Amino acid sequence: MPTIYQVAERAGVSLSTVSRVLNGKASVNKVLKERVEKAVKELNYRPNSVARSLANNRTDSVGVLVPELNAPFFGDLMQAVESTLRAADKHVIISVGRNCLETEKDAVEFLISRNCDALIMHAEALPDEYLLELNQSKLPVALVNRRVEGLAEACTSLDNEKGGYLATRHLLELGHKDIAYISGPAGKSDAMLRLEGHKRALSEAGLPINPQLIFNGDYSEDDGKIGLLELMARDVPFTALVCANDWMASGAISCARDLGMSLPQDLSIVGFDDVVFAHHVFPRLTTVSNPIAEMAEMSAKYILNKVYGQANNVQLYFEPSLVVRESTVKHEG
Amino acid sequence: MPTIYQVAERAGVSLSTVSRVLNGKASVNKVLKERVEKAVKELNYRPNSVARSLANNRTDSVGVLVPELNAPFFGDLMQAVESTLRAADKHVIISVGRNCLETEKDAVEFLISRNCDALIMHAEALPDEYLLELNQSKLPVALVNRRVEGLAEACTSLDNEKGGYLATRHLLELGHKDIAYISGPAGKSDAMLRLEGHKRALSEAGLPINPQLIFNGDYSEDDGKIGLLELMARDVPFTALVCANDWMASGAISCARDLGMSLPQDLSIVGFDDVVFAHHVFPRLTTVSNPIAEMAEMSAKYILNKVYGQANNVQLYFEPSLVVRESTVKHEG
DNA sequence: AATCAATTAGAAAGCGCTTTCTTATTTTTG
DNA sequence: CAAAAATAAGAAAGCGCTTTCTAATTGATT
Repeated sequence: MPTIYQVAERAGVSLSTVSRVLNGKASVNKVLKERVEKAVKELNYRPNSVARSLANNRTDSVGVLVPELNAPFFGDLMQAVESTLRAADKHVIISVGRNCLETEKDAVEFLISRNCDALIMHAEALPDEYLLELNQSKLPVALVNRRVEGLAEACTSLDNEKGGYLATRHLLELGHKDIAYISGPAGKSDAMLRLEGHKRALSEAGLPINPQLIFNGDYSEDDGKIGLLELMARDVPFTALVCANDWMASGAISCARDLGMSLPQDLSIVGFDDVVFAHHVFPRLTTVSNPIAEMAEMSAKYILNKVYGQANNVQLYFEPSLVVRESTVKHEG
Repeated sequence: MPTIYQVAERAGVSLSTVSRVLNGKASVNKVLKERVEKAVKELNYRPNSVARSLANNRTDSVGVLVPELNAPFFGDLMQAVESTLRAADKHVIISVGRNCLETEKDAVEFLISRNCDALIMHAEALPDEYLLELNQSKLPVALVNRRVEGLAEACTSLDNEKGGYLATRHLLELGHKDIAYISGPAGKSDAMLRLEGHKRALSEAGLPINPQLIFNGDYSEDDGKIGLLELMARDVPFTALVCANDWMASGAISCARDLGMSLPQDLSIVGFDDVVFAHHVFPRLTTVSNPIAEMAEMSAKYILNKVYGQANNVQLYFEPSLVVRESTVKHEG
C-alpha cells in the first residue's frame, strides 16, 4: 500500500501539497496538481481512512441501531439508510438492540467506541432522557419512527394515530360494527397511538368502545394467534379484526384458518406496516402502509446535513395510507 | 474524551505502562497496574479505536457483502455474522452488492478503503478469480454459501444437489410422476446443482427428464409466476412443481390461486431455503431448509480464527433437509 | 523602482495510540 | 559478593494523514 509520502516523492512535491490536491480545499498550482494526480494514478494510491480519521477526528461512519437484522421492516430501514449514506461515501456500522434495554445500551456503547460521527436509531427500549443526553453530550442522533421531546428536528415519525384510524374506518365503511383490535405493547407509543386512532374511528361512527374487544399483544406473530383465540373465548362476537402490525395479522390469519374459518368471509382482518410479506399471506393482507424506507432515508439525510454539511430537504412527518387487498370484505347483514 | 496521556499522568506512570496494562500483553508491576486501573475508571477512559487502528494496522472490523438488506435470507445471514463477530468485539461494516458485478466490485472497494481486516461475502456476480486474487493480495476472505476452487477452507457451502434431490424425491414418494421444475439462473452454481439433484431423483425413479417441464427462472417472485404460466402453456401435464427457492414458490402459489386452482390438491409445490415467510404463505410451504444462519456463523468463526487468532471449530459443509408442510399432498391416481 | 499584500509551497507539529529500544532495578548464579 | 541474567518502566519513534505556521515567490500599488 503506497502512502502519501510515496506519492509526494514521485510527484516531486511535499506531502502537504499532495494532501491539498487530494482534499481540494486549498488552491494548488495547476502543474503540480497534475503531477500529483498522475502519481496517484500510477501508484494506485488510496488514502488510508484510519489515518485520515485520526488526523481530522472524524470517521465518516455512522452507527445504525436496529432491533433485529432479519425482519423485513428493519431490512427496509437499513436498505434506505445504507444506500443514502453510501452515496455520500459514508459507511454504516450496524448494531443490534434486540428490543432490550441492556442490549441497546451496549450496542450504543459499541458504536460510540467505534467513533461513529453520528447515530441513526430505531430505539425501542432506550428512554427519551438517554437519547437526549447522547445527543447533547457529543454525537448527533437521528431517531427513526419515534418522537422525542426536545429532539424534534432529529425525529422522523409516522402519524400512527391516523393509521389506526384509517384501518378501522375502512372496516366501518365496509359495514362492520363489531371490530376487535389486537394492539401492540402498552409501553410503545406507536402502539398506543394506533389504538387511539382505532378508538377515534369508532367514536366518530357513534359506536361504543368495548374493552372486551381489545387484546394487548406484543407485536409478535404468536400474539396474533393468542390474541385471536383469547378474543374469541371472550364470547363477544366480532366480524372484523384490526391488528397493530402485520406479524400479528399473519398470526391471526393462520390461526383463523386452523380454526376452520374461511377468510375473509368469516372475518375481515387489517394489518399495519405493509411489510414485504403482506402480499404473501392468504388472503392477501389489507394493511396500512408505513413508509419506513422514506423515513429512514430522511433520517440519513438529516445526518448528512447536520454532520457532513449537506443541504438536503428533510421531511419529518409522514402520513400512512390504506392498502386494500383481499383480507377485508363487506359485512353482509 | 480523556486520552492515554491523562491516564498516565493521573496514575503517575508513563503512557507505555498504561498501554501495557490496557493490552495485558507485557507484565506490569501490580501496584502500578492498580493505579492505572483506578485512573482509567476515574476518568472513564475509553481507548480511541482509530488511533489504536493506526498504530497496529488493524481495525477490528470486518466487511460484509450481501446482495440485499431487506430479504429474509440475507437477514438471517447478517444476524448470525453480526452476533458472532460482536461477541468477539469486532464490528461489522455492511455493504450491498445488488446482484450486480459493478456494484459488488464497488462495494468491495468501499470495504477495502475502510481498512477492514477481512471480508465475509455472499458474492453473486464476482468471478472466482477476483475472489482468489482478493484473498491472496491482502485481505482474508470468507465465502458464505459458495465454493471456490483454491479457497476451499474459506468457503461454507450447502449440498445443493442433495437439496434438489430431496425435494423431488419427496414428491415422488407422494406418488407424483409428472413433476415440473422452475430453476434458478443458469449462471449460478447453486441453481444448477439443485436442478442436478432434481434430475437425479427422476432418473433414480426411472422417469424421463422432460425439458418441457423445466423453466429457467431468476429466483424472483415474478419468475415463479411467469414460470408457472409458461409451463402450463406448454401443455405437458404435471401434478407437482419444484421451485428452486421460496420466492418463486410463493409467486407460483399466488399465481395458481389467481388461476382458480385449489392448492395443494390441484398442484403440489415445494420450495427451497425455508425463509421466514415460508409458513406465511398458504398453503404453508413444504420446502428444503437451508441452514444459512449456521453457514454464516461458521464463516464468521473462520475469520475469527484466521485473523484474530481464535480457535473455533468450523464446519464447512452443510446438509439440507426437507421441511414438510402443507403445500404438498399425495397424488391420487 | 520600492514597498506591501496576496498566493502558494514546504516544514513541522500533532491526532492517540503501540512497540521497539534503552536504561534502571531486581534476581540469579558461580 | 561480584558479575551475569532477567525483569520492568520510561523514552521515543512511528503509524499515515491534516493543518498550522513560516517562507518564498508573484503581483499590485504608489
